[in-house]
Amino acid sequence: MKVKPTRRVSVKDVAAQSGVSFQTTSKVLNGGGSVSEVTRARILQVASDLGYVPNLQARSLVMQRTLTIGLIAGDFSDPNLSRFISGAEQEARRQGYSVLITSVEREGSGTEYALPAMMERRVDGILLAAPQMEEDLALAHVLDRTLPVVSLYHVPGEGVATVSSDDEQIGLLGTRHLVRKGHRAIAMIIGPRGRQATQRRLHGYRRALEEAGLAFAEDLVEEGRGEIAGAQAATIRLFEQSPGITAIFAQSDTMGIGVLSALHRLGKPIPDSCAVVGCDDIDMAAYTEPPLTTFHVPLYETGAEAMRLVLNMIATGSVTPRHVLLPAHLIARASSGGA
Amino acid sequence: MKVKPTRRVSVKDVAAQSGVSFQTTSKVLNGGGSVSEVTRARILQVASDLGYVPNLQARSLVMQRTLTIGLIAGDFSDPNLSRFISGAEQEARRQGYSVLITSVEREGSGTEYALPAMMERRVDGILLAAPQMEEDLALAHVLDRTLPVVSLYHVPGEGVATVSSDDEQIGLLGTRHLVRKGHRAIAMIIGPRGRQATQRRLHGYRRALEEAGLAFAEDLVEEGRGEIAGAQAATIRLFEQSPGITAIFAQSDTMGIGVLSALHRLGKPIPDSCAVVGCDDIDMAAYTEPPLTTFHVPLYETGAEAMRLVLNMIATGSVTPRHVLLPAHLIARASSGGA
DNA sequence: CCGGCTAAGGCGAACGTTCGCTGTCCGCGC
DNA sequence: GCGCGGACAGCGAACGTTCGCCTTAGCCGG
Repeated sequence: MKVKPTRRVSVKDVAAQSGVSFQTTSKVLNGGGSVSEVTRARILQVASDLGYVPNLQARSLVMQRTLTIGLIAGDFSDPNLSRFISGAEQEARRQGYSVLITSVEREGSGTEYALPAMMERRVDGILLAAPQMEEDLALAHVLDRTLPVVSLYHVPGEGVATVSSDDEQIGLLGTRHLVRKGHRAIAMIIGPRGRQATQRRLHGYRRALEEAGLAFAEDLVEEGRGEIAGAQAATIRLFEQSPGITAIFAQSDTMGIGVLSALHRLGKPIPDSCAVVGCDDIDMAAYTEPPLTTFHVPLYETGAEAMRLVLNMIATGSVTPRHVLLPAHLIARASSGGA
Repeated sequence: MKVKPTRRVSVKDVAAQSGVSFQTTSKVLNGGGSVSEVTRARILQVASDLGYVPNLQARSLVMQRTLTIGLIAGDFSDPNLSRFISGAEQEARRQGYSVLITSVEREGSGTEYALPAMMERRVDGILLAAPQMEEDLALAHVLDRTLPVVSLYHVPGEGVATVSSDDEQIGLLGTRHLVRKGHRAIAMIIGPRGRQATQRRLHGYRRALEEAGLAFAEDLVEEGRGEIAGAQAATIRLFEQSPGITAIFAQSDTMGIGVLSALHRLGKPIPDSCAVVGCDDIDMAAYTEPPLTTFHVPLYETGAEAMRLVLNMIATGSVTPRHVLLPAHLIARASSGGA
């Protein structure tokens, strides 16, 4: 319950106190121009005494850049996303940028709300981490704006740069790992079918099967909806359809945990009766019962790289979209019989 | 690789096209003033044709508010934090505000970097979600600034509003639950000792012990450092010191999972040989082996409430710090013998 | 026919910066 | 002793808004 703000101190206040024009003060505060050592010192002193804090809003107005990157996410409560954010924010900070976040709730609300919000605030670039916008065609107009955009996910029209992990390789290597362990009936639990990542991993899985001379069967693919419960149900369905399954490759650790839980319920020993492979390398994967074989997906690095990319586009003014693929590597644990 | 931005369209451009002064255009775009229906329509038409997007930077300058809330977090990769962020962001968006994020890496870097960054950008208020700032005294100067601040954690000096869950109650109810199950040697695995939340939960634990006529013993309290591995090690230590333990209350689900994993390793059946209670209600808790008894902590609601509080402080100009406690409730599962 | 009211819109100033140009003074070389 | 260049500082304009006040015209009543 205290008195109202005694209005913020501006460069003019500092100038008045130091007996110079406010423009000279500005020069000093930015290091530019030629100002005598003594007045420079005096001004700096006064600025610090008065607790001067520059107003980035005003500066942005004249400089025509906000030193801010917008981050549009699907759902902030996704723990995988949070590793991405962490990397992106840190890289931004390192380069003197701030991050403005917004999430898109419903399908399509991105172009209705998130995008305008970012444009009004004149962000210098955008990071897109909203899978539900993969098919959002209206999004294509962002690309017209000549605003640097980097996405984690596929975006319609070849105008947006992307950074992601090598999903096909994940599908390939994970399946190969299971083949090498002697499995011949390998199922896959997938995320939402519409997603590119899902399809690419599925493609890697099929390639590995072919390599090994194994037939691909639709029966061996079930949707786990990216959730524990979904994967649990999917596992049950799998065994109903094909009791002979001896290995399950889940497209995420979250779903992998659902698989483990279903197998416990079915009384199938892991990995002897059924091996399990997950993906993402969440912290918990090393501590499940048994520890879950998974892929380390460099989510933190993906965030940092995406931010680096967008900042680089801003710095160079280039709008040529690049597509970066970050490698993932297998971490073999007990759930698939170890290394 | 396309041509450079054809400079953004401003209210003046719209005005020129419509043959009115830019101030009139401004009136129309804000709904204010008295403008004839026909010119209003014409202006709106031109604005939409030209793809006019208002510049919030400029508006902020004159309005003296940015419609932005700063969120200072400890570590974005913390999954619990992400639920908080999700709630906060959504509430902000609902009220027309945006969220600007930054994290504090090292102890103390908050006042060095995060705070100035927020002040330069003239956020209207701040949400503090950085436990490592609990003892940051320099932080107290924020409170002088008459900037509305709401924190998730304790902040030195009684100037900052807080929103948190009722930690003492959690400690109390969780321990009571175990007492009621017949346990008399109940250990607790705690987070960092310096934290208020840790101490409050510990206090609740002690109260419940007293109630039950059980002695409190330092031996029964071990630090788990908030990590799975840390809790695992802490569990081992506990049994070395006091082999008679029959129940462990971990201050977080993450640590609870470490406890489960250690008990498996020690060959102790859960809950028959040792019961386990966690806290937070992370998704995975329902799917551990056995399912983990835990407290549902309303993290999403906490974020929303904190945001509501700070926005309310902004709206009313009040700086009286309130302290909101959100209730948590027990979810009894197999790890403690169920309900 | 005139005074005054209202509706419609213009105008200037302000918000807090940056930037480039103009002035002033001083010292120095020829 | 004169002019020239460099160091220092001031000044005006611009960035894109909002806001309050002023001007103009048209209308109505007396």
